[in-house]
Amino acid sequence: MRRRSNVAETAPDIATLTRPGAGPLYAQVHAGIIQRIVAGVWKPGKLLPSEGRLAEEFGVSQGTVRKALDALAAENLVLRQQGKGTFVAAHTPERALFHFFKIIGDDGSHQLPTGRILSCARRRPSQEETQKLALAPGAKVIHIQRVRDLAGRPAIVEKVVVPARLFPDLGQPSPDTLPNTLYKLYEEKYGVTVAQAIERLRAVAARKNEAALLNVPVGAPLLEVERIALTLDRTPVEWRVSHCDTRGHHYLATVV
Amino acid sequence: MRRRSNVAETAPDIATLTRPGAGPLYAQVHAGIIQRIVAGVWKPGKLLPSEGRLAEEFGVSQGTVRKALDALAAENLVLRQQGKGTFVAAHTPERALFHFFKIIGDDGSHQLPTGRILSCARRRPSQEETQKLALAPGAKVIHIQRVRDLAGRPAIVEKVVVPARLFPDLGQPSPDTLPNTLYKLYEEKYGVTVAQAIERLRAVAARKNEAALLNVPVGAPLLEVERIALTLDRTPVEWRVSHCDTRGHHYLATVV
DNA sequence: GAGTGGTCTAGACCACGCT
DNA sequence: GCGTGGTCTAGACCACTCT
Repeated sequence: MRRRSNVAETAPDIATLTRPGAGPLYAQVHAGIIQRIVAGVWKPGKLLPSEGRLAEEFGVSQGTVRKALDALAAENLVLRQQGKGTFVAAHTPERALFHFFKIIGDDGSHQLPTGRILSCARRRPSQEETQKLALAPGAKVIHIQRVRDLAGRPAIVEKVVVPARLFPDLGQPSPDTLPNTLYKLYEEKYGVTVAQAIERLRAVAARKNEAALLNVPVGAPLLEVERIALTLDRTPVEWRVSHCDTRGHHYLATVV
Repeated sequence: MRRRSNVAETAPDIATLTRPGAGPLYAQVHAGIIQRIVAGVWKPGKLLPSEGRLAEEFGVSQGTVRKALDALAAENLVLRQQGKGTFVAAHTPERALFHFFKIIGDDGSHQLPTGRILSCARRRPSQEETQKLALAPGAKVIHIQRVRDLAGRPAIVEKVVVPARLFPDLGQPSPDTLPNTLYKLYEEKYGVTVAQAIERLRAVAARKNEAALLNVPVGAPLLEVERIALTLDRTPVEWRVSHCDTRGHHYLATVV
């Protein structure tokens, strides 16, 4: 991986999962670490090799590894702890609450909603689902519907669609076995890590079934949150559309 | 600012706007640069001294200055350009469009809305305004109402409230002189730089005046975006509540 | 005390923008 | 050709965690 004449030639390249010559070394190390996580070499929650060992593996200096790890930490893909080491980020309930669930109480309180599954079925995707999830022709999807409570009241109606190929027996034997935080399940049972999501927000009028489930009048304003969840390598793995009753709650975003 | 025995003692501390001993050196340099921007030593759009000169000024190594500047660049407070230098971030139309305006067309198109001022008045703040803007007792505010068009159609009704102290003659002599991008005006005319904003989103029903202005029925769902804009030193300087017709548009957020 | 990440320095060379 | 930021290295010491 060495290119510059900056340094005496010592060890040959060992770690060649990454294509050499593709941009700065730290970027190659960054990509290489992600590749190894994707490949399952290092699993969520587990300790990475130390900076020094990674530097040896990649054939770069410790400072270059540090720059790559700092970037990964800024993206919430690894967690660095002085004195302990660097861990691959895992989907804990805390992460679900503070990173992936942006609806909080008007008093600022965070709370993870409890959930009730309405249905869970395997079926053919609609055209829209095929496009949103970049599905291959003939691929099937699993479709989950649930209602989630906030402050003890039904507040969110949610539709979750995932490719059946990645989650073969999701919701089996019974939909009631589905946990509240799906991403932890995706990660632990199916080895699929959700690393990022894109959300599109709109205000819509409650339709009949949403109104009934949320106990609001038909036509009441609901916050629609459409989310596409992406893996470490940016593959879409979940399409989720939530309709939220925002009386007493709101979606919090920060702009810089 | 030197503390470690790591290096030979050379120059005494010159730059003492920052309190010494407050955390890592790079954090002190980071804070020191922000302080100088706030103080008007370096103005938006202007070139900062080079890394080497800053290192001399602060009495640290170039690497430490680099770490501070990289952090500032990540926060969009400075702009780094290889071969040219480091510039203080300024509110260009592009920044307004891509950083501070998160509503885009359903086809992904960005466009800055045009605006029409409905009213601009100086008055006493409500209790809510006093709290949101952290106003001193007796302070006055300036209140602006406007309608903004997207795709040639009125789509956003907006209320903007700012402390009158900071913007003494805002909207004078005529409200029609107010530009479309207020933050550029705040920055250039009043020396107030908006660096960050916190937005809270809800779905609400259109009230009579909003419905009339947006040409929708009373009760139609609107996306309410409540924003508090903060300066470089985190002082709230603007409270803005927008009501958006999200047919054809949506609010885009990224979750990591 | 050993091992880890966190901070800081010093110096090299590269890539870019300008004149 | 010069000055700028961008990359990379090497090595020092500090702070923290665990045994």
